[in-house]
Amino acid sequence: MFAQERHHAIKKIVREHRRLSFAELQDLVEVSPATLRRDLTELEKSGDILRVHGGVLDPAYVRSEISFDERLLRHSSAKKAIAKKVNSLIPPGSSVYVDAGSTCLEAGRVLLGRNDLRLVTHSVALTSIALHGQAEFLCVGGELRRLSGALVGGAALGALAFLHTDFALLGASGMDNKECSTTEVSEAEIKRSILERSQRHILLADFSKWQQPSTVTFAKWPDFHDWVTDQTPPAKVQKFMKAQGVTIHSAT
Amino acid sequence: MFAQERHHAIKKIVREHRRLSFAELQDLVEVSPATLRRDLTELEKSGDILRVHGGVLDPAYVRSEISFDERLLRHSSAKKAIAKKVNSLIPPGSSVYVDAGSTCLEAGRVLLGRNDLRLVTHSVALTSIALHGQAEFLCVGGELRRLSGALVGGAALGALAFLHTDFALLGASGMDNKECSTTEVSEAEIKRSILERSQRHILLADFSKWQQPSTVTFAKWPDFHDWVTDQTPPAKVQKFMKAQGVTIHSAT
DNA sequence: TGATAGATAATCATGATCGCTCATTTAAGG
DNA sequence: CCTTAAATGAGCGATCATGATTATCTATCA
Repeated sequence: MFAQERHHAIKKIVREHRRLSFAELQDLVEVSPATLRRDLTELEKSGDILRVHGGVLDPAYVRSEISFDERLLRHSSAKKAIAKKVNSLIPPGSSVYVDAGSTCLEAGRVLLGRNDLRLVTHSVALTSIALHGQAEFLCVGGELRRLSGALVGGAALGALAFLHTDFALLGASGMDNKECSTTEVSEAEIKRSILERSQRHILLADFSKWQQPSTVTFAKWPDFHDWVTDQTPPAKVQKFMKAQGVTIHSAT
Repeated sequence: MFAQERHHAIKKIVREHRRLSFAELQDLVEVSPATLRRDLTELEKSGDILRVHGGVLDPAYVRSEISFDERLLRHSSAKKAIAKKVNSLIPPGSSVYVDAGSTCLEAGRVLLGRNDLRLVTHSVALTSIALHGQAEFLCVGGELRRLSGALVGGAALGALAFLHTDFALLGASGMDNKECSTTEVSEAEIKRSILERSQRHILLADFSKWQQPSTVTFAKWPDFHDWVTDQTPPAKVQKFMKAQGVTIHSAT
């Protein structure tokens, strides 16, 4: 049996069994443990299977079980730094739209502690946290998109049409030297609508997303006034942003 | 069972039970106490569960419910029974409006497990839980009222104006032989609007609220088609409800 | 406040699993 | 027939997961 055949066979077996111990898998694929391990590391790298200590899981199955990742509530240091920086950019008395997504959530968390702001969001996670915050708070309704924990769709867009804020804090799943992008059409629609209905547009994104464009474009660079990032970008990028009219704020 | 599977299972169990003693959890996850504790410390670190001396809590609940231990735990068995009864009244394919409040939250929690329903609410707590549910889900936006964890105000009423559901599940803080009442004007406005925009009106309230009228009236008895309660009311009350056209469903 | 039972954390031993390295086999091409 | 490169299998030390044991801590009640 050739390597490719084996890979195929393993994928199929894992899909069918949903979970197998290493020994079980070895019984089905007659090959030495060493080779099987090698195969598994490859298949894991390509995302076809999910390895755990002692066995293998079907990733599709695991994902369906955890629709929305509560790791969203985890705060990385980069996100915390960005959040702190953003906070210093928002003057008292402002109204601020906070996008869904983990980076914006962290920023929202900080802003919620102030009592001189008015926040608006369509993020379920932020609304949850807002119960214990100080700021005035408005949640835009919509259909629940479980994958991102956001309220989206026509209802959300309709509600946005009546709103207006001083600041918009937007996240992005990827950026390159052309534009900012996200994973989903409905998310992109909301982002565009937010941009239309706010004065100053601030992008919140750690630098690791640079040159990692995502599926759907929601804005060109000149659409933004500011970009808050975790680390200072290279001189080349800085120059580019200056030309586009974007002010860079590095959080470090 | 692999470690990750266990983590997964534990998360799910905690979400479903909201609170468990260590022993209860150990019965459900068959593993030595030492390993279970290790799992719990990990899950706590990632924010998936909340540990307390002697047991485990669902953090989503603690965050969302106001005065968690007091209100939620006191009548929890009554609320669970009511929720179960309500579930049996809702046929597949229905759209259901779920009011804010702890009794309705419990009912919403049960309904969320079904994949043949469309739910609508203005409750932050329910929306939070909905991230892990099955049903289609729409959240009505509005200003956050922290005391009750509800989204209220003009924005909410405006959004409601475009909606229509088959069922309305409403809670009440108090009832007497005249009417049903709640604590706050903005809540009452929403409730009235929900009544206008749904077909069949079901009141969810344990019997302890009988003869305990609250501040703001939001409905007279004939406005309701059904009343789901935890214990069978006295014959006198039953007769009264029959005269008003309200069907009583006792959960016991 | 202090005692006590139960709960928790820390430590250790054990067995299983993992990834690395190296020798061997296999296949392809000159 | 030989060379070379890729794939494979075996061995080995390192790592990880687990359960038992012990010590520490915490809530509760007197």
